[in-house]
Parts: sequence; structure tokens; C-alpha cells
Amino acid sequence: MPELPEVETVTNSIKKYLIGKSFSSLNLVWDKTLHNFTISDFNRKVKNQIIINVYRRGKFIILDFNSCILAVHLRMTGKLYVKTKLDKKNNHISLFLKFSKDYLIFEDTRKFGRFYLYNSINFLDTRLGIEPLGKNFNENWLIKNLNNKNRQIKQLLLDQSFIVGLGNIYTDEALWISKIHPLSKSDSINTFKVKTLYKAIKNVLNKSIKKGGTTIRDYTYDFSYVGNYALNLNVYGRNNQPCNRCNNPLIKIRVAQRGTHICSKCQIL
DNA sequence: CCATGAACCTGGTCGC
DNA sequence: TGCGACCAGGTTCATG
Repeated sequence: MPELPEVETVTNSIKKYLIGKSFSSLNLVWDKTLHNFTISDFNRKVKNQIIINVYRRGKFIILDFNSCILAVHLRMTGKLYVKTKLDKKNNHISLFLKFSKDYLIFEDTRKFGRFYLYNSINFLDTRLGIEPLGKNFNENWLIKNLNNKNRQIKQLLLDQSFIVGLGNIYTDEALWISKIHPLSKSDSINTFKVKTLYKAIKNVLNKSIKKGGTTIRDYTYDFSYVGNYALNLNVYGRNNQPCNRCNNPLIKIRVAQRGTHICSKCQIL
């Protein structure tokens, strides 16, 4: 599920509740949710520590305690939200944290989501690629770094150690906009198309953030809020429907083991 | 260096 | 209705 715009939306929605607060307890329901630490580590390092900042790095939500950070990855179905009461009937809550009189709840149907405890953001920074909405990401960066490699462009865009935040939806959308076939080798795409791709990536992400992200099925966050960028999708989930540019029916293929939506007329290999 | 397939999980949908 | 097959917004690890 969540890609950069959705993670950004979730981060902003919980930030206002958490800054300046501290957690008094962590209740663990699905043990594997804590990836690299235990409850006693939490009690020693995080409990009663003030949250000084909440921000997004790649697809991680970072809770910054100054002396350490908690990083949350929602993976496919994770939801992170603040609530005053616990819903006892909800079978999908993996863990919850108590702060003041409220709860920070992590709900995750497929149980892939994880919490990580690190001393600082450093560890993640060395493993994560460039932020597409950051200052260092520009046309020349993309031209140079696509030329450096001989990879399938879709697979490369999904690689979080190369560029962060893009997932299956926004990769398909950005490639359609720039008329690039997802199997194109990164070093064989002409400069004009790479420049278009650069703009498309930023555009698609920024527009989606403005709409609160993309909601598929009944995925929601921040209480009942639903992002409505889905209305703007040009290819994702639209196989057999006409291409918005040329009317040719869109098709679905398999690239890097992911369902991939393209217009076979606009996106030529 | 690069590509592929399996694994981690649950639930929804589609065809028979 | 029931059942099996397949699919899902992500990442990691092992294997050619």
C-alpha cells in the first residue's frame, strides 16, 4: 500500500498529536512487529523520552527522541493512527503505545509492517537512496545515475537504495507520463524522456500529497480520512480501459514480479 | 552487476 | 454457496 504520498500523509496526521509527548508503555500483540529490539529495550531507551520530531524518510515514519529514533514501516497494509480508545474487536492491531490519555495504534492486516529502533537516522541514511522531493534530486542527477546502470527502469525506480518513496502505483504512472516502457534499460533511455521522467516523478508525488494520497479498497488513515488521488490515476488499475492519451486499451504485464500497467502504443520498448 | 523466485501474511475476488 | 487459484500499495534473501 503506502508509497511516499501516503506515508507523508500519515506522518503529518499523527505529528501534531505526538510532538512534545512521551510514551508510557508499549503493548505488543504480534511479536515480530519489533524487528530489532525488545520491550525491555523500549523501556530502557524510549519510555518516558520526549518526542522532539516526527518526519518521513523514504517510506519510513520516524519518531525522533533525540537519543534514539523509532522508525515505522507500514509495508503493505500497515496503518498508524492516534485514538482515545482501543477497539477491542479489532483483530488486526499489531501493537499500541500509550501517551498522555491516548494511544498510538499500529494496525496491520498482513503483518508485514515493522518497528525499528536506532541510535540515529544514520543507519537508514546509508541504506536509502535520494529523496525525490529533496533539493539534491534534479535532472542532471537522474541523467547521470540512470546512465551509470544497466537495469530495467521500473525495477530501478522501485529500488529504495536508489531512489526512495516510489512504489508500484507511482512508478507506473510516472513511466506512462514519460512514455517509457518499464522494461527499458536505464542507460538506453534518451535524455528528453529522462527529463520528462524527472518532472513526472515530482509531479505525480506532489499532486498525490495534495490529495492525501491514493486510497484503494477501503484503506484509511487518520480516523476516517480517505485520500482521493485514485481519481487522477492514468494507468494503475486501469487495464483494458482506454489510454487517456491515445485511446488504445491499456494492458497489464509482469515486471520485476509486479503487476505493471502500460499503454503498449505509447510506451514502446 | 543484474534478474528471478521464494518468503513473510491475510483477505478479497473471480471462475467453476 | 463453496472451493481453489490468484492477486494485492513492500522488502529481503538466496541463487544463477
